[in-house]
Amino acid sequence: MAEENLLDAFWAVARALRGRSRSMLQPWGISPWQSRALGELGRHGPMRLGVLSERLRIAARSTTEVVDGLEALGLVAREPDPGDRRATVVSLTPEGEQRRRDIRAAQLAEADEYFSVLTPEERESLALSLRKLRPERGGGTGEAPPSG
Amino acid sequence: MAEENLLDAFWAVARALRGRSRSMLQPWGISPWQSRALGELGRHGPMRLGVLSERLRIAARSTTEVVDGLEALGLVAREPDPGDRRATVVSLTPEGEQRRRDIRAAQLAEADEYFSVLTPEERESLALSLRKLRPERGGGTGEAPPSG
DNA sequence: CGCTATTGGTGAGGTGGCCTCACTATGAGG
DNA sequence: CCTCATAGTGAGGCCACCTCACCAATAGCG
Repeated sequence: MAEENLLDAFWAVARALRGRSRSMLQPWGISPWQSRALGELGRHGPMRLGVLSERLRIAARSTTEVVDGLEALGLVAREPDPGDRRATVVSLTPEGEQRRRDIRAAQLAEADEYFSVLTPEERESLALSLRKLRPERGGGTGEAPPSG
Repeated sequence: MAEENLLDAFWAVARALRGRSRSMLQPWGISPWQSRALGELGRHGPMRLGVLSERLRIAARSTTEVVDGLEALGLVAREPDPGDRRATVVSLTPEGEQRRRDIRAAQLAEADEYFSVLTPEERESLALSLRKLRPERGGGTGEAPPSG
């Protein structure tokens, strides 16, 4: 039954974390996917829409919508790829960069508060175990955002 | 930055776990919400639709649909509440009970395999930390299970 | 007992986020 | 030139959730 509790406990915590993340994003009017796109662009710099699709692991068409939203908010900009005129490169605007930092900071603060019930040693060991569980397929940090 | 890794690692693991859970449910043609409803009914016995809504933390109307699906599969049955003729009580059929057990077993097997990269001590400590993080049932931010 | 407000469930219809398909523009190869 | 592949997007669909309106039943009041 230890495994059962492990599984259930995991879901409970994931759910709580997701709820926090979502309500944290709310005031900015940014969807989880948009937030994730900001993160990818911040981490890896400007990239083609297609590349962003792969990193987000969503259909190309959906990436168009995510980027549309961010562009409407003035957080990213589309530019033609100089090397291939079919392609479009998305990059963070200065506002987007700032927003990304703000969101990241808020996320970390949230997480910090949430995980603060654990001792530093517990957090350490938790992080270690989680990393061990994550031999995910190569290529990316594939974190799943809240679906909503 | 340890916190950052903790947060990201958590989501990565949650994502992997969700994917497994989903594909495990697939062959049965059961959605995550339906699975969750089966679990609630199994744990707490027959209950009104409204109560099930609260437990699942979804709108009453959505519960109707979840139960519709399960009823169509023959896994639950609706009966009038003897004490209040407005209300409807949902209960597991014998098939539903069996299905619930099968699903549960499959889930545990999946989780067992997934967590098997950890040593027993690591699992122990992970479960402990998770339980410490687990929010109290009932109050606050209702959140969704793995969606889809 | 009528009268009204409330409650449980559901029909109707809306929305958001994801998808696939078809299309245009561009690029690569003969 | 022609042909096939590729990048992005318009069009449209689906699914799971929602809110609102509604009916039947209940609860409370005089």
